[in-house]
Amino acid sequence: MPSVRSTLIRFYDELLAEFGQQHWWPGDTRWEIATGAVLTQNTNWRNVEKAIENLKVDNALLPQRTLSLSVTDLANLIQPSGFFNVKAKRLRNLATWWLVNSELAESASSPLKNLRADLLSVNGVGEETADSILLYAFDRRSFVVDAYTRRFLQRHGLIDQSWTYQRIKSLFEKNIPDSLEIYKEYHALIVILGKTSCRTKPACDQCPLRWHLQ
DNA sequence: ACCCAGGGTCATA
DNA sequence: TATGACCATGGG
Repeated sequence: MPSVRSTLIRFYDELLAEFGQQHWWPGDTRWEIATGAVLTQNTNWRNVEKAIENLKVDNALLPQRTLSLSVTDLANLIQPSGFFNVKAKRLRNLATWWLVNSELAESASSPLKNLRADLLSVNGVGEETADSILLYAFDRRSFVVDAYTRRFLQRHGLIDQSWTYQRIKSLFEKNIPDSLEIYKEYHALIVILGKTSCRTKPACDQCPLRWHLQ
């Protein structure tokens, strides 16, 4: 029986061969990436793109501007992303954190553990959002676990529903190479796989990694 | 008409 | 700790 480690690495290789490099996260600045991480909470990325475009057109894609806008104005701009009232507040909270902590977060000497705990203290930033920001905005090796990741591992019998976020995160971090590139690509590839509809319906035996099988 | 999407918080038991 | 309600849009 192959080890979990070799299995996770094989999955990575197969995903990469199937979909190619994703070069995540889409976004030109750290703040744009962080904003996207909040806006995409339980939301289709297409809707997030519309909201981000609105922010860009209004020159509002900056933490300072996020704070200078009223919550209702901000909510109007991000309206297409859904949950706009709560997300407007969450973006404010994150922007407040950002102005104080983002420089520290950029410096490689600040401990990841502290940074993560710090981000998690922001209301509206949960584990996945925090890890997405750490990994893709600040280039920290903090593996991101999302609903697709759970489904993926469950479908291959590596975990069950009882596994916590932290446990799944650790499973990856203990078993894949200590490579920022691989952390970024692995999560991106899992999401792309999750979003990919089956090309071979209804037969479905050509699915990448048997994703769409039962 | 229904279901889901790159979650998170809060109230309740 | 564990469930459930709630947040809300747009595409399938």
